[in-house]
Amino acid sequence: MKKYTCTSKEEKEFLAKYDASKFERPSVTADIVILTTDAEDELNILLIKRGGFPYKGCWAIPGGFLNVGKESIDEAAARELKEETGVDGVFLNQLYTFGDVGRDPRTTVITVAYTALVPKDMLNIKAGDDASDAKLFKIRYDVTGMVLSSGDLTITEDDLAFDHEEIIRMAIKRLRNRIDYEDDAFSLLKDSKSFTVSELKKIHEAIKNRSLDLPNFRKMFFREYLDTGKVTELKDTRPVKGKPTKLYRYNG
Amino acid sequence: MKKYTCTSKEEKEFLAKYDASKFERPSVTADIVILTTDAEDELNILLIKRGGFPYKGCWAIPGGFLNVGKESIDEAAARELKEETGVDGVFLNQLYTFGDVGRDPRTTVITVAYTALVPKDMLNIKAGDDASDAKLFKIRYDVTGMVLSSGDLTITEDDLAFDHEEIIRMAIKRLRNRIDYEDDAFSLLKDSKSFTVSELKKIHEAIKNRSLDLPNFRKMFFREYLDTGKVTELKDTRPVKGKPTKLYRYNG
DNA sequence: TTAATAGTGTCTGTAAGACAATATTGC
DNA sequence: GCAATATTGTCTTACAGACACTATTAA
Repeated sequence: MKKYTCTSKEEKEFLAKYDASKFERPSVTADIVILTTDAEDELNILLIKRGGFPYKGCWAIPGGFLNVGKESIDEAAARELKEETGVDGVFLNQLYTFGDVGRDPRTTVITVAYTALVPKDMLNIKAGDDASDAKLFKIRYDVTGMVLSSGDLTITEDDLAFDHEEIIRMAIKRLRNRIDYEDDAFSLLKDSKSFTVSELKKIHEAIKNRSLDLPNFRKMFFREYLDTGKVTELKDTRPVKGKPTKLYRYNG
Repeated sequence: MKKYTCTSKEEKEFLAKYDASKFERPSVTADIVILTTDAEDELNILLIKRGGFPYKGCWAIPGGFLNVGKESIDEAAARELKEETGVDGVFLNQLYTFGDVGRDPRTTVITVAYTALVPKDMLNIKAGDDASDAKLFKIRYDVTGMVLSSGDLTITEDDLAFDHEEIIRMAIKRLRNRIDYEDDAFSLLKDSKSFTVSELKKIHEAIKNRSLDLPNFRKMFFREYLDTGKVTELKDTRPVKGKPTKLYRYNG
């Protein structure tokens, strides 16, 4: 963004006298849909259990109020991500802004939602100030829609706070669309230094919630990533159960 | 969104005592990139000339502050669109939210940007309270990038207020991506009741800023719109310079 | 040898794009 | 007939998906 420069004394006086409180203002939060994949290569989401009103005891995506004047809305999202998970410097994509009247019973709250993709090993989950618990939930689907479960605990959309179910749905939908033409999937690799085609395929499968054909996935991988230089073939191989597999590195 | 119901006396007391002013709050605006096509079938954008500080005399996309508690952010965008153009009930798509520190020299302003596609005949352009002028600008490109012109007046990105050049760029980029898989183009038809394939093609050409092959466009049109039932073939034809052309109706 | 995983090759259908050819109108 | 526009058809290339097949390792 270009730097704004005051051009006149008249304008300097205007800005000095500007009363920022003359318009009523809403609260603004940055909330984050934090997604990862688990040991079974299924998509998981980080939710916190609300310790205070409103929606006390409900599960919510992490987030918090913008420190007005001290940080941008993007920085607020990054700060919240770090506070909740210790994670810094990962993929954080702005999703959508939610501003319906009455979506928060306290006062008008505008929420700018973000999506973060974080490998599970990087997550150091802490329950923040206003949370009594924080857990990863496996995201599955049945006839009624999305089913979130963490071990024995299974929650429905009624257990989600505010309009967070809508936010989660939108995040997953957007991610599914992006995965075919953006490089989002690489953010979920366990080892950022090297990966196999099968490992990348499992991430795509988790996000799309369906199994993919390995030969066809390889063709796409070569065309979109190797031939374009986005990915480099390494000389090493990784010993697995069967034939050892070639390793690649994402030049992100 | 589901309705929130207070479940306990304790919570009712909490909400009654909640002090909404304990966190500092930013201003929030809804700004709109209003696009149309002109008589030469080229893409145009509505800009207003700022009558007051900051960026006095610069051109900006229309917008305004959220009426906190009285309207959602979507409704604020629709209200601003109506105030500036008299237009109601058209395509309004949320684009992105801008919240960098210092993007407005007065105070922290979070701007939720929208894109509106409006046929030129529907536009009844008025310069609002804080605007000294309002004009449609033709959007063209040269080696330096985007060039905006209205008759003899040509402006550069330095004549645009705030970070509005970035917002405009993003709106056009998003629209170009959407045009191939969403029904946005139909919003720009001069006559919503009937149109010809050539007319629709001209809208696609204006948005993509390149000419398209009519036979190939027809194939896409039949496959994506007619065969899917999104568009109905009418019995009438429209007399034009050469062979009369079939009319279609969008069942939007 | 068998199980398991990696990796190659082939076939089909769909779609994009270039472009030739035909059709129907007004003048 | 000619200009202008609409409309149909053909050819090539690219890509997605299904699936048969081969390769290499550990046990």
